[in-house]
Amino acid sequence: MTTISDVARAAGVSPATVSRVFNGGRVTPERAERVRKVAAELGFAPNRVARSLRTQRASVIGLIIPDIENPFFTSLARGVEDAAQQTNLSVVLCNSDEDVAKEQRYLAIAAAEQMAGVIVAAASRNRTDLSALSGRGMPVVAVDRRPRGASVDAVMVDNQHGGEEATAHLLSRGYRRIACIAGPEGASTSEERLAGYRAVMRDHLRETGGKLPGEWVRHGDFRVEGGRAAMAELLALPEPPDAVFVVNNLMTVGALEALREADREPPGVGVVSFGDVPWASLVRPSLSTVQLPAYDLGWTAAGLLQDRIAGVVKPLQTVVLRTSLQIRDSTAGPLAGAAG
Amino acid sequence: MTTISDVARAAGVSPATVSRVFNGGRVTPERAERVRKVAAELGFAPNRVARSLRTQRASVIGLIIPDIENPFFTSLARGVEDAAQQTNLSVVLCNSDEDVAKEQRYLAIAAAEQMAGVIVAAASRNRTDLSALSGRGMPVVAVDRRPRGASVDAVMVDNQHGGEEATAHLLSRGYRRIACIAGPEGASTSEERLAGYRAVMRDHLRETGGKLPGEWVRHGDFRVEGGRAAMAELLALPEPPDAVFVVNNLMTVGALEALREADREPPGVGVVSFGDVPWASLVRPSLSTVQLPAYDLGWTAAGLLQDRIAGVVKPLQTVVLRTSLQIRDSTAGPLAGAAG
DNA sequence: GTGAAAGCGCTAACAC
DNA sequence: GTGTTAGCGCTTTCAC
Repeated sequence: MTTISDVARAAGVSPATVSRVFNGGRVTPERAERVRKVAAELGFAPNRVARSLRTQRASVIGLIIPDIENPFFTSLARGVEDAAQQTNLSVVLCNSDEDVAKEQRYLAIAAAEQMAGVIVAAASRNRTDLSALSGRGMPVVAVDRRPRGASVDAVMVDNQHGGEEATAHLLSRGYRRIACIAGPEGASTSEERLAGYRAVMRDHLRETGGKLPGEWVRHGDFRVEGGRAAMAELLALPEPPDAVFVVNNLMTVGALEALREADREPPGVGVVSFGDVPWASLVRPSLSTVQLPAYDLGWTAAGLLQDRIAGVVKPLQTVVLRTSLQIRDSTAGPLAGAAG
Repeated sequence: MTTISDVARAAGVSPATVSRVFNGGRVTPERAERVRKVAAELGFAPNRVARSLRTQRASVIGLIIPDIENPFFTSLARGVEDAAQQTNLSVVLCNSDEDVAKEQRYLAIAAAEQMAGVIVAAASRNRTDLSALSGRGMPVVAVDRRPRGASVDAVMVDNQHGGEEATAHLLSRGYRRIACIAGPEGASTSEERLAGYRAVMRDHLRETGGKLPGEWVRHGDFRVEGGRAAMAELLALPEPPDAVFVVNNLMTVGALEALREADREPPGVGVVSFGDVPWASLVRPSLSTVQLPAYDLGWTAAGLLQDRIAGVVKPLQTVVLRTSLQIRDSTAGPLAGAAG
């Protein structure tokens, strides 16, 4: 490995000068030129580890997401990456697997590696602990999910609004027995979406004098299997629902599979997914969804983080991005599809 | 930040002892205990940057993939991650975006960060240059795609075999005008799959005295759009094909969309995809695919890399994993689906 | 504008 | 077993 002093010796200057050449210090043009030439010949690349140790900061940011196989998070990751690229930060992607312990390990690594900052989509609203990082003064931005009580910047989506919109849409299309497949208890995104559903359903049921049956709300694990199981349970009820609002994309896939197996396909049973299913274009009937701005979420979070890294002083802020309802065939109405 | 000497002072021992406690050196149990207790109280975490600088090696491996939004690569990444976890290596995921320049930047970062090793699914067979890394003695494993001339370990799939199997299957089901949507020229995976297709088609056509028409082979960009465009071109031919073998999953999605738009759905036009489409279960008709062992590919590559990192001396090796043909409805035969 | 020198936090010889 | 010491490659005062 060629070091800075190898280059210095070969160019007949001091290490300090070489360092200045590579970091924008004042050096006479011809010397700078000579140094650059020699460095190129020797194949010199500054050792970032040494630099980080010396400067006490790195040019790497960590991105911790709960599920790398979920297209929502990969799209978010792209947003982060593209934004980071602009300021020559590189992104280290860590997959916490919805596991708080694993997440904690990655947070510890981020601290130990002296990363410039961290963007985290928390595995749990209650149990994710960001204090170790923010306590050390490391910039942290929460994205998609904000752990309770964490004093960090955040970029969120308007989950409750999305949940309300989805539910109201199902009602407007004539569905009445509308169930909800929610995520794990404690996941803030799921809770908020569920709250939106509950709010609209209660309003509706109050008018008709009814009450929201507890069994209409099921909790899954955000994965395909959880969605399938929840849907199967719903279909097994004495009076199964005629529509379902599923709070994430993967569980929607599972729910659709369960519906297909039971031969009760949309729009006979209405389905709205919170978050787009990948390659939704291939799904038949096409799926009504609450669109999430995944890429923008990542992009915005990275911007916020970069400001903090650059030392911009401003109060903690939470940016909320809007969802939008995409109406397709899976909510055409209870009578549009089925014979009965 | 608490350093090793802070802990040493507080525990009344030398920094070396603290280091030994955290790295498995010989220390009397009671002292070790005291050090650990003090360290916990002070919230001490060893600074990995300093350690890396000192030991000249990191506990981080780089994984460079061409498309983070492709489920094949995320699944591969999971394999790498799970394997790495076993030896306490953390994985840094970098997305080269099928862009050789971007990839080169990440390779440079891997070198500058002194990563323990790198696993790379190369963006290009010809232009990806691994010599900078392997030249510095950094362990490198190529996965899925091996750059020409690189002296590195590799884990590959038997692409040619898969291409042959897919094509032979289409023939056996009665399809005759079988086209192929290949990837970018220069992508080794695509070339090998295409070679498999060509070999089987030539054998078949020789028997019937025919020749493989050049326009039956189209090149796409491995993305959805490329697949759609290629399929549209094929359908516009005077005598369009009655089946198509698509060399990657995303282009298959595009091809299916084009077929649907033209109202010529499988199995009337037979479709085999190389690589599973995510949530294939939702696609109707269900899709025949050449199954890729994505996760195993990652897992195996990580194993190979760890051996090299650990300094195991052995000749360069290439591990080839087998594909398997999954027959579903999209290749039921030219007469099974359509009226004509 | 340039060089000498100190030191970031850690580990690995080496002496005891 | 334990402490002392040197130094990984770099940046950054501080003199000049």
